[in-house]
Amino acid sequence: MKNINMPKAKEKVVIDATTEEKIKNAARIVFQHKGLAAARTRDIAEAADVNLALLNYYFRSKEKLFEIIMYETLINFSKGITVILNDESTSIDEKIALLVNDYSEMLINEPNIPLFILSEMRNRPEDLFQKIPVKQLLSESAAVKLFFEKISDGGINDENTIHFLINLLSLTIFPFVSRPIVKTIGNFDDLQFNKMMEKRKKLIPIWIKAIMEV
Amino acid sequence: MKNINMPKAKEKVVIDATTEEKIKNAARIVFQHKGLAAARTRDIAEAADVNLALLNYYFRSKEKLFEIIMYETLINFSKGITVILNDESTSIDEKIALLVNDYSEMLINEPNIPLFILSEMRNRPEDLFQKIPVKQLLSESAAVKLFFEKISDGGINDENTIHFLINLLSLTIFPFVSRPIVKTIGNFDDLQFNKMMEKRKKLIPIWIKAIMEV
DNA sequence: GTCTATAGGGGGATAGAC
DNA sequence: GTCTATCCCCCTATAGAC
Repeated sequence: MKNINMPKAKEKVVIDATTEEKIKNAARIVFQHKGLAAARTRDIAEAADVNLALLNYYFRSKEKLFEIIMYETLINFSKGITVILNDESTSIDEKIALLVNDYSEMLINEPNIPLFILSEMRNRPEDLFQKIPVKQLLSESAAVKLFFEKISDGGINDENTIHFLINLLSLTIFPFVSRPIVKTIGNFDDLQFNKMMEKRKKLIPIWIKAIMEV
Repeated sequence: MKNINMPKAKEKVVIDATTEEKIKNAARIVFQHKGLAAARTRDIAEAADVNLALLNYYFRSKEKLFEIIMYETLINFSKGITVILNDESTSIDEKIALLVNDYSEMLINEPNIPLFILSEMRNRPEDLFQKIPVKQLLSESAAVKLFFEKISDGGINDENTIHFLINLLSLTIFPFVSRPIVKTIGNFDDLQFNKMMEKRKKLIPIWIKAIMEV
């Protein structure tokens, strides 16, 4: 038994991705880039360097695979919020700065995510919100409630709070949604674009404060 | 000849849309709602109440029809800018207020347009910018140049000008792009959402001013 | 688990009658 | 110009060998 101490299949899995993971990673990229309708299972199989039939072996159908990717994307996108807002040791201003900072960081690395979520949501918002209840996630946490009450007396139901939220998300996310336009008008390459977004990390909290003091 | 004074075909055309126009109107709605990939020619034919074969008779292919719709959408979306900026009788602040006002108005009526443009642009920005040179359109006009130079010394190439532009577009357009989320979180129906957007018409110019004075 | 081969169906496009 | 019927390709999904 010469091979008894050789790495076994299970151990190799830890280093190289499993087939299932390779498919999911490829699917994430292709779906986020092209959207559900334009993405072909052949694209995903090719990107994953895996036989086409294996997609159905592991995930049964293109739609099922898509739902898993979308679910994970939404969870991943929203989990950062509660962590920051639940931290009792930071002030409101610090929380805002942290939110802008973390989301900018994420978006610089994965700029396609917002447009992916928003464009798939336009057709079936109910579906998506059933799978991940953003609203409950936001309003059920005591710390989150407290945060919004400090923004404005009426909490999350107050109109000012909604404007605050919209403005924060707009200034942080929209540049990435409109990235091709910004890059064209400003004549930026990726590096220059990202540098601008780095600068906005610090500017947006200041702007938000200025807006709130109007 | 009893019918000699009856409306002729040509005259009827003025009242009811021609077949070609019916197809284009239907295509505009379907494409803007679903995007190119998810839209089926059968959907468009049905929405236009027209035989499927007529799409190819008038427009040769789905792609050609799409390009016409996209082209018109982009032209329509950008033509408002130059008109406002070229008006020499208005101040900078007035121009900003007019821009926000006009775009909000348009978006309240047709909220799907930005997401339509942006989601189709993510795959082929070069294509689209070839067909309608947004950048030239913006920088060739003397009045437009003057506008951006008044925003900041360096004109449209100055970093502050870019931030100004991004912020203006973000605050005005992003709420419509994220409409399903805003409606869900705020528990708004269409009417309530539109009322919020009406209020933002007046608020955004004030906010923009506050931002620029930071 | 992974492959090849192919079934099955949907959707864009066209031929040809009217 | 408008219709019906149909073609044909592409893409998802599966059967079945290994």
